[in-house]
Amino acid sequence: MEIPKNYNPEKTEEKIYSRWEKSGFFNPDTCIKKGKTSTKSPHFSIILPPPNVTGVLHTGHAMGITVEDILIRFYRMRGYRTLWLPGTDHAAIATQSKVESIIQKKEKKNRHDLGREEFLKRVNEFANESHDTIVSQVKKLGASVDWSREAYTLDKKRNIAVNTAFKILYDLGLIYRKIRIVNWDPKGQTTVSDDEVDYKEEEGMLYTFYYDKNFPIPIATTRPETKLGDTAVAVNPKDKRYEKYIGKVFQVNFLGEKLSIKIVGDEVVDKDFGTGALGVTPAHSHTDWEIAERHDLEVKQVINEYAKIDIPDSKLSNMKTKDARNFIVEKLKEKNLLIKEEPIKQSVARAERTSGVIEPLPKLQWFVDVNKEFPFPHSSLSFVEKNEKVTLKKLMQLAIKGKHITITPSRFEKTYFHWIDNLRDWCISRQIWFGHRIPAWYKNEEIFVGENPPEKSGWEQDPDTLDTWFSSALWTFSTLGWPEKTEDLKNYHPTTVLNTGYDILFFWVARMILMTTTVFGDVPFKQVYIHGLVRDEKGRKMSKSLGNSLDPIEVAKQYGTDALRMSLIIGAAPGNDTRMPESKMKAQKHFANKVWNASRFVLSVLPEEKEDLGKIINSEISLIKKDALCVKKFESHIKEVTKEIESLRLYMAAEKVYHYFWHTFADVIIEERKDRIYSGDKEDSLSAVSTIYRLLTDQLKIIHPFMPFLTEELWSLLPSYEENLLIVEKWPHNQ
RNA sequence: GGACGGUUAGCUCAGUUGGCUAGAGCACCUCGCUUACAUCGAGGGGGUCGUAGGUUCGAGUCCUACACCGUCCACCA
Repeated sequence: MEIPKNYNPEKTEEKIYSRWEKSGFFNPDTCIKKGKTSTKSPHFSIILPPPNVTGVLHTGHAMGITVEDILIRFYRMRGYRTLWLPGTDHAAIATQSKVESIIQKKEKKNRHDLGREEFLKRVNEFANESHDTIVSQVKKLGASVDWSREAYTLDKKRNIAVNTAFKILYDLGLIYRKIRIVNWDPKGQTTVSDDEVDYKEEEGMLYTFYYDKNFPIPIATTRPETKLGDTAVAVNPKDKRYEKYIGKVFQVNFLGEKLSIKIVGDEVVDKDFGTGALGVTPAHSHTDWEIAERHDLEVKQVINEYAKIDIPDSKLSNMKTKDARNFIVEKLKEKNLLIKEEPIKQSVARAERTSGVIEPLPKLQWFVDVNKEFPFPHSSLSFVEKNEKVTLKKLMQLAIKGKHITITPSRFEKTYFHWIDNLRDWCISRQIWFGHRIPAWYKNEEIFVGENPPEKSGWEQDPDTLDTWFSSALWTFSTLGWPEKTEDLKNYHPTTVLNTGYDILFFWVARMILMTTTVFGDVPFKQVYIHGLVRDEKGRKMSKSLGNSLDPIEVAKQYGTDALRMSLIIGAAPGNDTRMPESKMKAQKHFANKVWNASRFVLSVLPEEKEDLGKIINSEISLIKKDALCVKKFESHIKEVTKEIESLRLYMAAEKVYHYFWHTFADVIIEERKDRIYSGDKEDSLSAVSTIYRLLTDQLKIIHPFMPFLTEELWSLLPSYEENLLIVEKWPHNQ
């Protein structure tokens, strides 16, 4: 048999993947049917974090997929009932704004020009294309996901799940509709949640001024234009300078606009910042909104959804905020009301998807109440009893505190708790079209929540859609068929491991815990494995704008998928960022070739004589002492690797597997036996060959999760091969 | 302002509960195309483990402070 001198991933990978697909072993049902596992075996399940249908996969996805595939293949070989369920995420705002900008560029039209129906058609076309690309990329990476169970966050079944979950939360009183201050993105023309806002330090100007000559307290602000909406001035109650004014109301004339300003005392005001007096603009600042709630102040909106001044009968009306600011500053100067102008660093809030500057506005929206106490509706959760009073925040805390879910590495637990402590109600309604339409109907003053309106006519559905994370939060159980009571839910939920980058710990992990415990009555997963971000050679975050992003598919083509996978894993401790220099991928490509050639050598020294060959294949040769010892030492290597994977130290396992194969097996064990193999002493020779054959085959098994293509291909070259795929071989020395 | 992470060979990083004469890959130097592999083999140089203290028989590993780099959260109007 002629085996080429070098390993050729390009010729191998596609062939091997379709062999796996045909075998059906990605699907646990097939594994059960074919006796590779049984209904009594413990389950091991992972839900693939669904990639956004906004384009293509990046290295971060490749990292996640590699981690998950290693675990899945490992546990599958160990005889677990193993399910890895794939899917994609509609990613509401991200996808819609992407398609909007494409259409804008190509056709100079916006979504309103097209209309809701036509626009959604376009977005769906784009999403479909993107989906197909993603699927082929996931396959290229070698992911052994069960395609027969594939899901989409915006498909019919998931829509039912979303509507059901919404109703459950609404009935529990955890979802409410109210006018509250929200993060408004004037560019995307929608609200966004607190977590979708990015803050960036920018140079600003702090202006100190008086509203008018008769007002006793100077105030400081970076946004003079919002001061048109002031209804109070807040001072620290302990501030001797202003004590005497607290409770008084002043009628002021602020550059021609009439304001009624009440002086209130509030602890949040810092005596030492600015003048120690804060002009309260309830409608256009989160902090001020909260002050207003505490003191029952009037809310006066002066900026509209287009970030323009909106005051009836005012000369400022329809002015952009920036222009209004300049205008006001000029006027203050003219009237001698401006005391000071000083440059200051301030953090500017921008929407993460559109980078529009966030304008806080009061709006009628849907929210999830994270602090409201409610009787817990399930009896299935080990750490909360049925009807026990809890809050969503508390549920999220208890799950981690009680170790019902563990996070690896554990230091992220602190970050998680800190986030919960600062969590405010979650605004879930979006004014975009692409997404799950809110299952709420209105008629006059009435609200009805449900998938369909009550029979009587005249009900109008809410035009808004839900935050994309609402549907993602249901992902572990919606993918398994909920709200139907399916076998899959019984068999594979809670999922075993959730793998993700730390950048979406809050967006996703926390909300899954919130949603799954409350709506489904279970934890979504047992363990969270947090991987680091992949950076470029210089340690920079990979991004499109920097042009330094690495296309994992290109890398896979150049070095082979197996080499890419090894490069992603080695040196990447959980939660730590990792770099991907060329040299690393090259080294792993060489390793693949090393495995290839060592295997080639072992195969070349196998005896031609059938009986001897049979004995070697079945490990029936009695080994001489030296060889037996060698095998024994090797077994402890297997144990080590097994333990590392079980403990989620994949980087360690990968390194050990690499090092042992090359520097112990190839450099020492094989080399030491060459003379014996060619010596002519048959017994000695057979013992030597049998040893290296055994070590090779077992090593193909333990390397398989890391380098599945290479090892599966080599496996098929073994004399014992009779269509018995490596993917379902028994893990060696499995306890 | 709060929290977290990093600081170990030229580069990228390991070093799990303190015992290591401090490791790997790449790079570098010398030799070798030996019938698995030159995508290789044999050998070699190179580190006071960020700084300053402390605990200990013993510290890269634990404690305290500081410095620099990075990240997250909050936010001052």
